[in-house]
Amino acid sequence: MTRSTGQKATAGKPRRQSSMADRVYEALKDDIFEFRLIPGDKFSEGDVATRLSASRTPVREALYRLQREGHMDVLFRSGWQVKPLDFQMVEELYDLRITLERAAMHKICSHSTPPPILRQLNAIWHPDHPSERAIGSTARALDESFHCELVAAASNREMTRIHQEVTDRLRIIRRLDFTRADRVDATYNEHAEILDAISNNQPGAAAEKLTAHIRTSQAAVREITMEKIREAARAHQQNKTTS
Amino acid sequence: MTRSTGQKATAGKPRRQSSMADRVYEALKDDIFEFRLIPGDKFSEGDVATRLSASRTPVREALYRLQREGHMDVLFRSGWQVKPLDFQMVEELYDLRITLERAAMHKICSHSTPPPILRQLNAIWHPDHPSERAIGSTARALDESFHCELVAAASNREMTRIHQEVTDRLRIIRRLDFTRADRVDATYNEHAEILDAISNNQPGAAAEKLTAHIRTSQAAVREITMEKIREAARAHQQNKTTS
DNA sequence: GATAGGCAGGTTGTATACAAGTTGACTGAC
DNA sequence: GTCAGTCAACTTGTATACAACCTGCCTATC
Repeated sequence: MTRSTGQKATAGKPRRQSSMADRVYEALKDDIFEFRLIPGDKFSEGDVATRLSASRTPVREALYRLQREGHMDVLFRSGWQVKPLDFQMVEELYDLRITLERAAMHKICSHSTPPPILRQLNAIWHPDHPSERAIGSTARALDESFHCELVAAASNREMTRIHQEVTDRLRIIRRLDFTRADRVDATYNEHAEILDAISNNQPGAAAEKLTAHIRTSQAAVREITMEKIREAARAHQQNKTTS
Repeated sequence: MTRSTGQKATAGKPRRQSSMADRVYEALKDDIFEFRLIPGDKFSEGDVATRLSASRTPVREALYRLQREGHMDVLFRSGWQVKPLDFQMVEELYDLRITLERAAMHKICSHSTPPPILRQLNAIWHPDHPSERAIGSTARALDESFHCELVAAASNREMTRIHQEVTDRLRIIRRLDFTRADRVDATYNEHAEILDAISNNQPGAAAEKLTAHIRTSQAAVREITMEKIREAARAHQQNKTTS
């Protein structure tokens, strides 16, 4: 049976073997998300190729992919640059995210049967005891998963894909939202309320609660970001002068 | 003055000179949109390179770009394939389009001052005499422009970009919507009503009219598509056997 | 001292060579 | 006639060489 090696890349790791281009892509994306490459940094394809022991071809492929996803800028014959943080763009991405997730609420409630994922989400965000609540990076991952799963439950793959893209681009910002305990608590309460509204088939209420939830998170993150960026830039600068 | 060669690519043609990769990209996209390459067609990078007198490198770049945009599939070490028309996907894209354009209606009406583009759109879709109405491919282009301009008027670049991407992917389908005069007439009336609702600051009404308008167009196109595809496949097959 | 011009180094864009893997047809045995 | 195995041609993935062009420094001139 000569079945193809499988297109789907959802669960497990069905990748035939991560190609060089994929590895470079993941490495650069990590560098950006972990602030090892900070917005505004410039480098050439050759630099990356040397650093990651690859040739320029897969590096170029990875960089163009990152460019399409909004993480990099290409300066014509003058190297590449990590896209400077554009706060206007972040606001717009949040708006887009709200639009998509609101639409998902209405779609979910318009289905005849509630999606099975609701049970799992309720188990996570309606814990029997507060002690079961997650914290730190786990909470962040769970939060991201909550919103993505909700959109996915609306059963529109294109909408899910775009929402995933927005999520990826906002991750670098949203990761700052779970550094304070009160924010984690608020997230649990708000997620629970949203799930309740869906269970009661109140798409309007769910959409409103969701919007307020995202706006709150957005505001909380907004103020932390600037400070973090300044801090990273400072450490980065110091690193440069000492090396 | 050593100013950079300019990043913005809005007006005129500021492109330094279309690169080979761009040329290949445009050529392939045209081939797909004009049904010279029909869904399901397979070919290799080398084929394209020879046909367009380029090397494989820019061809690969163009193909990966088309893949990312949903027009092509890459078969692992087995060539490339024009993405088969996925009707489920088309439905989902229409839903996504409606979601984005509805959100744009509300955003536009929430602005304190109406966007200037409204005057131009009114001039086009509220002609003083029916004789000023466009027909055929001009009507199609105007229709596409109408919807894109409305979304752009909401002043969210990310939303505009995604909507543009959806528009690009649906174009191959939507172009079939202006082959009948009654459809053109309906489009004029419906666009006019939508503009009226916006002018009267009734975002809800505008959104409802817009949704109905798109759904009508969607239904009209749906039935034509199948026949067109069959026809193209027939001509294509005949072409193959005679050559 | 300031400015214009040229030159060297570096960068991306493109072409081509090579490696690894898939496909499909052909051949042989049963 | 059918099926399994082998092999050759073809395909993508990667590395590298070359070309066109941009940038910034350095020099010479005013």
